Amino acid sequence: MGIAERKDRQRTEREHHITQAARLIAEREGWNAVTIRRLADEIEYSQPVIYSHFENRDAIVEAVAVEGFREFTSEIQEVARGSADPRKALENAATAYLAFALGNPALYAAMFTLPTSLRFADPEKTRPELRAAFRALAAVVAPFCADAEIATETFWASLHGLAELERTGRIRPNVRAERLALVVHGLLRS
Amino acid sequence: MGIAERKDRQRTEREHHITQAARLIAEREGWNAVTIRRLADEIEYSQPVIYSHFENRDAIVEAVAVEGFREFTSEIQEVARGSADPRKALENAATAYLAFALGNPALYAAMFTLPTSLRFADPEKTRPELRAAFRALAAVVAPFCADAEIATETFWASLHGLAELERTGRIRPNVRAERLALVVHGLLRS
DNA sequence: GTATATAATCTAGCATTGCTAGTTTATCAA
DNA sequence: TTGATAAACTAGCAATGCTAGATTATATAC
Repeated sequence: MGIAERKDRQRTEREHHITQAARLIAEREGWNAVTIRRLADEIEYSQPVIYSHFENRDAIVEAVAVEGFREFTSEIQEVARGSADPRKALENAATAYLAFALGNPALYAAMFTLPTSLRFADPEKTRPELRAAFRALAAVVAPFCADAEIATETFWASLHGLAELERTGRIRPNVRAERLALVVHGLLRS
Repeated sequence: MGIAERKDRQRTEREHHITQAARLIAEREGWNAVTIRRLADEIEYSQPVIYSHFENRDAIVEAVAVEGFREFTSEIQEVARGSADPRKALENAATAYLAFALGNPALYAAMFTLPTSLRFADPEKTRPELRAAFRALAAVVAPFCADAEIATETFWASLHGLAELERTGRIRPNVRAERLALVVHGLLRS
């Protein structure tokens, strides 16, 4: 009897449906437009059904964020693999980071700026998707630095800052490449 | 007849009272606790009075942010003035930046992470307080770089990223100085 | 001093939000 | 077919940003 299995499958699909709707609406109209009522409408169920999948609204943002970390990781890995040498890998990863952040602003917001309970620093409680993302960045940074962890944290922070300040219109969009060059160059000499 | 002057003065005081209450509550309980009703209670007036001072809630956040930029500017200027040489000035400014951001998280959030209409990149519409803050940072960066504007944007972004990632528990707090050293060192060699 | 116009303020309420208690409907095993 | 369990829904609460309309205080004209 595959009844239980079918139910499980349908539940999983519905959960996916919720996060996809959330992500789509967020990317099109901003996270403020992602209300529980709106999501319920979208999946054609009543509001309490949403709460049978997620404890609260933040948990939905968090689910989208985790998906974002997965996609981010494979993009960085792919870019690194396709680069001729470690130096190019670092440059391309930096460029790809900004493209990812500014190309999927709502997804990136879920990952980094919206309040969630996602953490990195604690090795115990950090979700594997987040650790994998960190490792993907560390892989391109490591060849150039003695202490790869500190350098990766710094590299990540610089890219995050560039993405945030550019997204909010605080630095000029047309010299992005020059700023990236500065960050990459600075890291090379350490 | 100083009646109009007295009224003006009282209005200004009340406006200041509102922003101070907002800042205090935000710093103690987070920006979510800063509601219009709460502020009205605090200043002992009814809610619509708040709206006679600020168009909406965001405008209150913005007013706090502008105050933050003023304080930020003078802190950076002071640190720079008190440094023995340009190199030290750069290092101390970087350290002071993080201290400011993490020492006044709600203020910093108003300045950088909460949604406001404050912009930098547009030279026309940028408020003077924001330009002054940028200039204060540019002053410590300029001695080391050909293109000071790009270098300042990059420096600022790196510091902002470090502050944000540390604030949200995504990088380790106990190696802050090492990361700062990397950022400063990287900038020196450009 | 009193009446009147204006400015200042308040009361009351709307619409939207996240979330939930309590009820109804569908599903499955006996 | 029946009874128990699971699934879903209706309805509503409390909090929020914000505002229309009534009310009170204030200043000017007589």
